[in-house]
Amino acid sequence: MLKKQYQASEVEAKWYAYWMEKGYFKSSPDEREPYTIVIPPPNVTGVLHMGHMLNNTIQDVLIRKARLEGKNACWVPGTDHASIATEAKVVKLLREKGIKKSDLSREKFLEHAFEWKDMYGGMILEQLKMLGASCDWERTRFTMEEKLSKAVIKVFVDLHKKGLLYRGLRMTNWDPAAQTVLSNEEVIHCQENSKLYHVRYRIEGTKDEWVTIATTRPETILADAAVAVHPEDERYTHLKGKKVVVPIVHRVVPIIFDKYVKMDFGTGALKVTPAHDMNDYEIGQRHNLEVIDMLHDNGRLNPNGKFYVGMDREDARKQIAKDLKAQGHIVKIEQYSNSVGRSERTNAVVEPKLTKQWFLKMDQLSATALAAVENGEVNFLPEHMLNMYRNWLKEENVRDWCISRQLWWGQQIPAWYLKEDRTQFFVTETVEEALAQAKEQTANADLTIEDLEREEDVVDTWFSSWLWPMSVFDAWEDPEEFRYYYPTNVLVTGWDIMFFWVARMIMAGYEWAPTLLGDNLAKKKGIQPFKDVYFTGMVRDKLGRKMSKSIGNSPDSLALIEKYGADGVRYGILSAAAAGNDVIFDAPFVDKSKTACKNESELCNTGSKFSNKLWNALRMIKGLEVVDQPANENIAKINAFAAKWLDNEYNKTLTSIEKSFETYRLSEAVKTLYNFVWGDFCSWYLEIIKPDYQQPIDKATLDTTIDFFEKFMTLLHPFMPFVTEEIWAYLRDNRTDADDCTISTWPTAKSFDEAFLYNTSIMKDLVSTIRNTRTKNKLKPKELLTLLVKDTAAAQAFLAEDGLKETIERIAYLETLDYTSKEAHAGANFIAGTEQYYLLFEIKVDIEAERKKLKEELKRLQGNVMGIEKKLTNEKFVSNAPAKVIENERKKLADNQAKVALLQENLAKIQ
RNA sequence: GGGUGAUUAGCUCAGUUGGUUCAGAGCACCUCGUUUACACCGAGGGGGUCGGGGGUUCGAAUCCCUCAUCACCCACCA
Repeated sequence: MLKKQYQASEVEAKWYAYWMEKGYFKSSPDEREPYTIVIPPPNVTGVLHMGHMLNNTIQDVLIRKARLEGKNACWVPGTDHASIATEAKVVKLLREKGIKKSDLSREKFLEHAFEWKDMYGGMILEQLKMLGASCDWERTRFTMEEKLSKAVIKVFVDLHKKGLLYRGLRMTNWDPAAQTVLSNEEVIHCQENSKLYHVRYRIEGTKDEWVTIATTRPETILADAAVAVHPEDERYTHLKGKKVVVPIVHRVVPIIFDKYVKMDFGTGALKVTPAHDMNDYEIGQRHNLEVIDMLHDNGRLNPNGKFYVGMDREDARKQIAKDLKAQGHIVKIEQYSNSVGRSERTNAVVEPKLTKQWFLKMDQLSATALAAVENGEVNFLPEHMLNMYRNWLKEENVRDWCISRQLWWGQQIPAWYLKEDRTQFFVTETVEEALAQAKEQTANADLTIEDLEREEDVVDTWFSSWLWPMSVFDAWEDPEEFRYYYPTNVLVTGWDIMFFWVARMIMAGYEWAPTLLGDNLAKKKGIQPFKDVYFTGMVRDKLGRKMSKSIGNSPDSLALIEKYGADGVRYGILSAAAAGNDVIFDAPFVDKSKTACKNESELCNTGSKFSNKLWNALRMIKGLEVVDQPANENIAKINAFAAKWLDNEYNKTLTSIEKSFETYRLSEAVKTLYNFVWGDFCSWYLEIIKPDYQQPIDKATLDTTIDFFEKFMTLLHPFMPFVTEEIWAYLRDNRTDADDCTISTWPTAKSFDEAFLYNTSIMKDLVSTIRNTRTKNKLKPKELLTLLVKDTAAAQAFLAEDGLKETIERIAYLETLDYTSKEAHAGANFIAGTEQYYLLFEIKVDIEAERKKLKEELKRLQGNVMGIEKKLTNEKFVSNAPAKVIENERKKLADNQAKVALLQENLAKIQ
C-alpha cells in the first residue's frame, strides 16, 4: 500500500546511492557525441549556499537531459584550493592550537594544510550529492593536486618563454593580516565612518604661518614627503618655493603644485605620502619625492615610525591624533564617511604598499578573449552580459595581472634566483633545468643547486583555475581524453566572476588549446573552453542583499533540502531564476529558535507539493482494478478522445520545452511542465479516464496512461530526479535491471493538431462555464442536467469530433447534450466558442444581476467589433500587415459579431 | 565620473521576432466542496490604464527619446 504522502527525505538518499552503484554518472570517451560541463570549482573550504544550489541545479538539469538524449554526458566535479581563503583558515586553526605560522617551515605548514584539507575539505561535494548532482565523481579534481599543479608550472614557464611575464616594483594592495599582495579584485571597498583630521603644518622659516591639510590617516604623517596644492589655487600662490615642517617628525618637506589636488576638497592642501597611497605615489614620481616606507609587512610601524615603532597602524593612528592635539596641530576633527578597502578574505584594511611582484602582460590575451565573445565563438547568455564583458576588457581598462602572492598554499613559482646575484633568475619546470640554464648563462660550470634559491611566492589561485576546463582532462599530461571532451558545452556560473575566471579561461583556451588539441582537431572542434556561458544571477535576500555569511541572511541549504526535499528545492530555485536575473529568494533564515518562520520559501513548497501531486497520481493509477474491456462503448470513446487530446497537448508542451532549452530558459521549461502535468494530465486527463467509484479500468486505457506517465517522468527527471525515479520504479511491475528513469530515453516532439487543440480549449471553456453556472445557482456539482446547443452547422462541426460530446457529458455531469432549434429555454443561456448553449434547470440566479452582466459583456464585445472593423477598414493596416494577421482579425471579427448577435437575443429573452 | 539592469495583480516574478491562445504564473485573498488519488486537494471567482510623459508604427508591455525611482558593477574619495 503506497503512503498517502510522498516522503522525499525517505527516498532521496536511497536513489542517489543506487545511481552511484549503477555507475550512471560515469563517463569515458566513446563514439557518442560528448556533452561536457566542468563545475565551477567551489572553494575547498566552502559549504553549500544558495548560489551553489542555483548553478549546480542548472548544470544538473542540463547534464541529465543530455544523458537522457543519449549523449555521453560528463560533468566533472572538483574544488578550488582558494589560496588566500584556505591559508587564512588554516593559519587561524593552527593559532587556536597554539601554533604560529611563523614558527613553521613551508613544508610543515603545507603538511598541516593538506591534513586539514583531507579531513574537512570538500564537504561541499558531499552536499552536492544531496542536491542530486549527477557528477562523475571518479573524475573529482582539485586545483592543487599534483597533475593540475604541473600544468600551472608548465604554463608559467611557457608564458615566460613567450616574454609575457615580468617582475616589477609596483604600488600594490597589501593585506597585513595575510601578509600578501592582493589583486584589485580581491579588495572590497565599503563606505565606513571615519574621522577627517585637519592638521596644520608650520611653514618653514615662520613662527606662526601654517598650511592646513586634511587626512583620514594621520599616522601616515610620519612618511610625508610633501604638501601639494593645485597650481591655480590663489590661496596658496604665495607659498611657491616654500617648505613646511611635518609635525612630530619635524621633517622639512617641499610644497609642490600638482593638478591632481582638488581645490574644493577639504582645505585644498594635500599631504603627500608616496609610500602609502596609490595617488601620492604617482605624484611622488612626478615630483621626484622621497619614498618613505613606515610599515612592516604585518602592519606595525617600522623604524621610520620614530616614536611609534612597533605599534600597530590602528593604535598609532589614535596615539598620533592625541599627540598632534597636544602639540596644537589639530585644527578640527570631522566625522567623515569614506570608502575603505578591505581584504576580501581576511577583512583586514588593505594598505597600499610598494612591492616587487610578478605580472602577466594582458593586452594581447584580453584582446583575444574579447574577440572570442564578440565573434560568437563563445556565446554569452543573457546577451547583455557581453556589454559588461566588453567594458571589462576594453583596452583602457585592462591592467597587467599581478599573479604572485606571498603565501604558501598554492603553486610555488618555478623561478630560481642566483643567490649571489638575485637580479638573475631562471624560469624552468625543474631546478635541474634552472641549474643548466644558470651554468650556461653565467658561463660558470661550477654552479650547484645550492647556489640557487627558489622564488618563495606562489601564484594567484585564478592562475590555476583559468586552466580548469583543460587541466581536469589532463590536457598537458595525456591529452587523449581532453581531445574527446574539449571544448565543453556550457559553463554555468555567476556573472560576478566574469572577469576573474570566465575571461581568463577563454584566454587560456585560446592560448594553449590549439597546440594541445593539434591543428586538425582545433580546426574541427574549436579552441574555446566552452561554447555557451550561462550567467546566473546572484541569489539575494528579500531586501535585495547578496547572500552572505557575515550578514547571516543565507538560508541553511541543507535544512531546506531536509524540509522540502532536494526536488522541492530544485524546483523552487529553478522556477525563481530566469536566466541571468538576480534571484530574490525569500527563504527561512537560519533560525534555530522555535518561533514560527513566516518567511518560508513558497517556491520550494510549491515544488514539494508538486512531488506529492505526482505521487498521488501514481497512487490513483496503482489503486485501480483492471479489466480487459471498457465498461461500455461510451467509455471507450471518451478514453480514446482523452488520449488523443493529451497526446496533442503533450507534443505541444514538448515542442515548447525544447525551445526553452535551446535558449536556456529553464525556469520557463519547468513551469511549462508543471502546468502541463498538473493541469492537463492530472486535472483534465486523469479526471476524464478515472472510472466511477469502485469501477475498474480497461487495460488498454491503463496502459496508455502509464505510457504517458512514464514519458512525463522522463521529461521531469532533469528537474526533479528523485521523485521521478521513485515513481518510475512503481509505475510498472516488471522493470528489468537497467530500466531506470535516469537512463531512460528523452522523447522526440511530434507534430500536433492546432485546430483540434483549439476545439478542446473551447470545450474546457464550456465545461468551466457549466460549473460556474452550477455554483452561481447553487446547484449540486454532480446533479445531472440537460445541456442544449443551438443547432447550427458550426455546432455540428464542433461536436463532430469523436468522443468530444461524450466527454463533455461526463465531466460536466450532463444527463445529455442535445441539439435544439427552439429559441427559449428555462435555465441559463450562455455562449462558448461561438455557440449558444442552454443549461436546463429551475433558475434561481438574480435576473437583474445577470442582465447587468450580460449588458456589460455585450458592450465589451461591441467595442471589440468596432475596433476590429476600424482596423480592417484602415487601408494602411490591410496593405501593411501580414496576411496571417489580417486573416486572424477577420476571424476575430466574425466570432465577435456572432457572439454579439447571440447576446442580444439572450438579453431580449431576459427582458 | 564610466557602465549595466530593473519598474507589469496585494507579494515574488514570467512575457522570445512589435501582431491569434497578450495582459500571464505561483503565492495571498473570496465562495463552495472530505468515506471517492491528492486539503500539500478539487471546482469557481475577484484583482493590473504594464513607473510618468512624448515619439515611431496600420498596430507598442515589447522599439526610440525623456523624466522619476530603485538596485548593482567599475573607478575615485585627502
